[in-house]
Amino acid sequence: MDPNHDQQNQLPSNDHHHQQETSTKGSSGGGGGGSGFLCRQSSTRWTPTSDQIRILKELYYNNGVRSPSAEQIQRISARLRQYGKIEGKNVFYWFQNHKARERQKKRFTSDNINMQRSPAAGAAAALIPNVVSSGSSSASMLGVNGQMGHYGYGAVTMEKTFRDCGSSESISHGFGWVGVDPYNSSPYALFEKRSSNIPLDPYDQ
Amino acid sequence: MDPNHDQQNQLPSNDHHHQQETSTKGSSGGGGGGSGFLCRQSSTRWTPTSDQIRILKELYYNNGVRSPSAEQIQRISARLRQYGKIEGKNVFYWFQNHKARERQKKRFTSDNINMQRSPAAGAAAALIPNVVSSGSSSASMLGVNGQMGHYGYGAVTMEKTFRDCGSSESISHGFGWVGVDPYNSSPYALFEKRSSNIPLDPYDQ
DNA sequence: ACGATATGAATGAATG
DNA sequence: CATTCATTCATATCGT
Repeated sequence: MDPNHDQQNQLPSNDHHHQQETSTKGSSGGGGGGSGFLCRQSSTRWTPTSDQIRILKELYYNNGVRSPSAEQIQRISARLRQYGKIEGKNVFYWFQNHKARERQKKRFTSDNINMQRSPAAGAAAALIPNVVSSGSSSASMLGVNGQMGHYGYGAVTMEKTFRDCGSSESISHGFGWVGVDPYNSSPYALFEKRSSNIPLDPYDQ
Repeated sequence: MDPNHDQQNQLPSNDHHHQQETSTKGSSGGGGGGSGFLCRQSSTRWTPTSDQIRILKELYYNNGVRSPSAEQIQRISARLRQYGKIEGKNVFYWFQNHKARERQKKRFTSDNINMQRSPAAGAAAALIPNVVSSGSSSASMLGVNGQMGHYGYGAVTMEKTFRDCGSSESISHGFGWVGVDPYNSSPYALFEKRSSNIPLDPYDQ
């Protein structure tokens, strides 16, 4: 029967996914200490709960969030943490994957014809000019907002090696970087810090 | 032989991932005159026909196609459609799986120190990189595609998953085996705690 | 009818 | 952002 052993904390619901993690190390990823036993099979892989997925999709489709910024990722993960263990990178990857797969599926399904502005996503694709003020995000963008869809290729896509910069520059809003890319504000910067408790988005379904 | 009756019918391919649950096997929909028990597995899961499989393997082994690009997938699926219902994703998954399983199988077949082919492996798949340099079809990929000996695994030989049981931060991957690029740009790693001047708030979980 | 195996599908994680 | 790898689930198929 339903070997449903979710360590997260959410009812089984109709989740038809694989949720396993017998880990006894429930202590939140700490992993490190805790049990002195063999630490094998910790599932390593984040297994989103139904609620988490639901919210993520909410954000994706209803709010048009596709590539959340570091700050957004933090907030999102913080909020999702209510429903189970989750880290910032999980949120990051989730959006990346979701977007990529959606695109990809479309790609080898009906690519030929040039795609117009066909949302096809089946949801609202709000394209709001976005408020750049990331610092004082506050309650500006809530509601719908989202990352504007900058579809249209042509993106420079350069980012590659820049690891050994060493020039500790404020990641905060490194807009003054080089000026090459507008929205290249650190693709994946530090979304694992989770410093202060930023007021989560008010909207709560 | 060929237990294939005549599947591949054009049923409302309500593919849509996810399955299980209220199996749609109900068939009906004209299943053959009503009472017929003949309800075909009209649903979930594409069941390739012999011809389709043959061609796929052809491409795989003879042409060295392992990870067809979107365009190739389209062409392939279009070609295979002659032999039965098929969608782009089916082709995509087929190659993904085939490659993955072959590698997986290979990992166990020749792991250890024994480098010799053991026929006893059972269903060991042929691993002969026969490069036929298909000269057919325009295509642009042929020619190259060789298997290029990238078989360098095995060495480590982990029995199952030896995921590190350390903290889920930092390291992460970084296997010690040589060969790969010394530099790796992990999305979060490195950045994760890039405490340049930020408050730095290490692991909390 | 099961149990085992083969394989399609899905997705988290990672790399380039 | 595109591609790829690894894992895991679900189911089809076959064997006993």
